[in-house]
Amino acid sequence: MNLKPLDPLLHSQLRLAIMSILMSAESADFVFIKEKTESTAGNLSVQLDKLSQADYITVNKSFKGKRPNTKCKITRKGVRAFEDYVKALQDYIG
Amino acid sequence: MNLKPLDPLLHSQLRLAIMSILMSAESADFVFIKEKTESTAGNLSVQLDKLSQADYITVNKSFKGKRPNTKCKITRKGVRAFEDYVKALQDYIG
DNA sequence: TAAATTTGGTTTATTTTATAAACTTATTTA
DNA sequence: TAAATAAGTTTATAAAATAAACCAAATTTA
Repeated sequence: MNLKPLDPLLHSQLRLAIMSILMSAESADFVFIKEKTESTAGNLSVQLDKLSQADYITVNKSFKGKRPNTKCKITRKGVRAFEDYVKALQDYIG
Repeated sequence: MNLKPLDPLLHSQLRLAIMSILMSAESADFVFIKEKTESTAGNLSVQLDKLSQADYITVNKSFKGKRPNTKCKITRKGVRAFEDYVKALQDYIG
């Protein structure tokens, strides 16, 4: 029952929501995630950066037609981290 | 599957650990919680205050023999909040 | 028995995070 | 062609977490 530390990168509402979406969507773009999470663009931009700097996700910027498009995908490392986080959390929430 | 906001008072590692202990222990004192959570006294003191100010727990200061003793107990409101938090979280980690 | 140490905390200061506001660049639309 | 919108980023601010410093009483040690 020993409580292990919770990965601080995942223990944040918005980042957890992002990861949750990417766990079940295989890929999602900025606008989609923004709408699903009801976050502001600024906050989302910052949190995506943190996740990608930790290699939990990849972020690919391109153009879709004439507009910029930011496509996010979870990495294997991200999947593992998410699963570990969930396991650790179970001990807290029974 | 819509992601609901997570109670910020509970979405904190230490406060969640405290609540987790109090959910299954009916009452626990400062020193016990400090050891179980491996937190510093200062941090614990602050977080217990926040939980008690929200009426999630009650904090009773007395003397046990000659030494001060701080006994914590979860309230009905705290139990409900914890359960709601867990339910909301399921949608994230489902 | 006086000084040092430990116990059980609280208060205040610092660091880290999260969030919001302001800004940028390109694209439509009126 | 001026104003509005889209898709973001950067910077500033607010809030949180954490650590460091402190305090009073009790206990231990020299």
